[in-house]
Amino acid sequence: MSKSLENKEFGVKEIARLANVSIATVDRVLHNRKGVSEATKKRINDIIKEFDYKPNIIASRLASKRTSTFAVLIPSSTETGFWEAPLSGIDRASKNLKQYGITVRKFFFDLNDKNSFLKQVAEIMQLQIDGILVAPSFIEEATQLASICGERKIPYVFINSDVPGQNSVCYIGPHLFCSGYQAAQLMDFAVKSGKILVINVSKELDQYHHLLRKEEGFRAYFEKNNRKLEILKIDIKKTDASSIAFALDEVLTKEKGVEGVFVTNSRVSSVAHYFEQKGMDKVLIGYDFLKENIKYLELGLIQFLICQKPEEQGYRGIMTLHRYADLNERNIEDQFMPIDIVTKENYRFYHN
Amino acid sequence: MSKSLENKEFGVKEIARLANVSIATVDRVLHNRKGVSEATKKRINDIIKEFDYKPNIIASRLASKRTSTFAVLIPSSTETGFWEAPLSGIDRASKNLKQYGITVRKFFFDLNDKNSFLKQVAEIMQLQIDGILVAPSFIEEATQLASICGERKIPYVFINSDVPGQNSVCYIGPHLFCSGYQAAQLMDFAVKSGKILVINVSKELDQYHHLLRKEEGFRAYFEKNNRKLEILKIDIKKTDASSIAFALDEVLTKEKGVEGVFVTNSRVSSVAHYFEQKGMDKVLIGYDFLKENIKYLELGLIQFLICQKPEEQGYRGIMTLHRYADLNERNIEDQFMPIDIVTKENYRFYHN
DNA sequence: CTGAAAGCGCTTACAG
DNA sequence: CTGAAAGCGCTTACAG
Repeated sequence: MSKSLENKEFGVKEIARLANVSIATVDRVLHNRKGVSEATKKRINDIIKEFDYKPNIIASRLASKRTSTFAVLIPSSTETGFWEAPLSGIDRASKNLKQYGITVRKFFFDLNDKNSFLKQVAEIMQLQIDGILVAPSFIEEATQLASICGERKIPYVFINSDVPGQNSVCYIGPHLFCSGYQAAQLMDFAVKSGKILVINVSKELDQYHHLLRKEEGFRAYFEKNNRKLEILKIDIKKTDASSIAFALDEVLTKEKGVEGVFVTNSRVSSVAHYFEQKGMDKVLIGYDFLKENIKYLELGLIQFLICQKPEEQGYRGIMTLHRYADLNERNIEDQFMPIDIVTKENYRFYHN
Repeated sequence: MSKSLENKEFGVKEIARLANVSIATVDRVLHNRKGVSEATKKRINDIIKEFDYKPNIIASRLASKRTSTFAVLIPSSTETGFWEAPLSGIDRASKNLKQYGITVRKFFFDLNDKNSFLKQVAEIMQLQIDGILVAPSFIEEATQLASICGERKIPYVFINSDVPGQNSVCYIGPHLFCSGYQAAQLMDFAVKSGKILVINVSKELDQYHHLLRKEEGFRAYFEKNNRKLEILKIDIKKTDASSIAFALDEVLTKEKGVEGVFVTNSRVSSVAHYFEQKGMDKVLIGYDFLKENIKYLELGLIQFLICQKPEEQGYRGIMTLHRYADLNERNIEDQFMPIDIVTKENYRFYHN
């Protein structure tokens, strides 16, 4: 370690000296506060520009003791455990930002209960909040949240799935269509003949559901590449093992020659479990780096898992609010996560 | 934004008051400086423990104006452009750390000239340096560097390839064996019959070369899984297009039925170029997210690229030196990069 | 072995 | 519209 000697920083004091004003006036100009004559304002701004002055964030933070509070609204951890990863990314970010006086308050809703979402929104609105990170699982309710935020000028970031047409700071999550497209390519490599089965497992499967966008991408690949495979599909609106087994029994008895199965979300382990029970051997592709899924990957019952950095989604979500609310950045772009391909051979090195 | 009111920070001033000493003495204890009686030292430490005092890093940085300087020693950018990514990660880290007074000095050596490595080491040793980030491309020369650092107590981190048995802070880079193993699994999916050809392209191919560890992993997969495919191999010790074409002409004339080709480094684009010229259609797997490689991925001449976050390697390298030298962390573990699988369908979303 | 005082580069009342 | 002064929580000479 050594001391920084020479470049004795060019700061407010120096600007004040050059402009023949006090540092308080310099501070006013720096923060666009009123009460400064146009003349001195210009003089100061010219000096700032000439010397390319950059404020010392450390000193500024120390002096101001400014703090922000962000709210997080995501599903409570379900049996699949998917939401634990974003949550841990959120915690990592808030740990990093704590030293700058930034607080993160977490709120959870029930994925099976749209009302719980609204209830939590009401809770959040009681507080003094500088930004919201939200998983807009229910389109309509999320739209309501967006409009409240619009009125109150509270910035909000969407993670994991998007609600286009809203005025969010940005979206952070997978490009659903493309991730389905990627799944199809892998399927194409691994299956040389036979039929393909697409399975959507979700209690909330309306026509706008984001799982369907993955299915569209999946189908698009085969069309684009002129592959004439037959693609079947089923929607399973219950998530328990026996409902899934029942649905699979039905389709696999009726349809012979299914060689590849694509499950559009993390429920792929339930399907793997079924195949294990029945001693079936098919190419199985699904989503998410979850304990159960990795187990079946390891066993060779799942060939590929597509993962989209859920931890990082949470981390980036908070950091993005910080950039917007504290660092005053604007025009922040949507952040699409990579489409990671996880296999039996590389999962041990995967960074969630 | 709001002000943090209540918890008026518990700091050195408060500790000093409770211990009946001056804050200067508290500071001495905090930094393990000598010149404090055992009695007062204990008194102060007890208070620190009791109140779980955490120093305010911001204030500390502002007051001390402490700085560190790290040196980076990596190959200069070659025609493949591989080293641009680690370099940009290094720049990103040094930009982040600049506000804390940390300086990064960059030194480059020629991958075809071991002496240039040693020359740069000599340059670095002229300076006051608090740590070195080095790509140990030449085992023997890197070992020399390690022993010099040992004498001078300068910490060093290896990136991209490792020199085991040295006393480095840690290694940051791919697990070479496992990445070859992964390549083999993909090859196994994509090639159903025929022979496989492994190609090492490098001017420096001694028996310890790190490319060979990838080849070992590749072969291990087929053995472990009892695949009886025939695996051929060639080493090409010149990197120009015509040398590569000549070597490929030779092997592909002699050996018929080669269906899959595995190139153990980023030179895969040269092989793709050859196939393009000859109108050949094979499964081709290689390494690294480089412009030329992506071009052939896009064209369908390369099926899979394995990538190992070169940008992140550089970023983590600097951050790790910072953690060790400035934040006094110890027992820092090796950091293996994920084994990312990049395809025509997901490369647009890849985060290098 | 210990302490008083100045200072890091900003921000914030307060006074005029 | 503007400035003097105190203060953020530490570190650093310097003096004893």
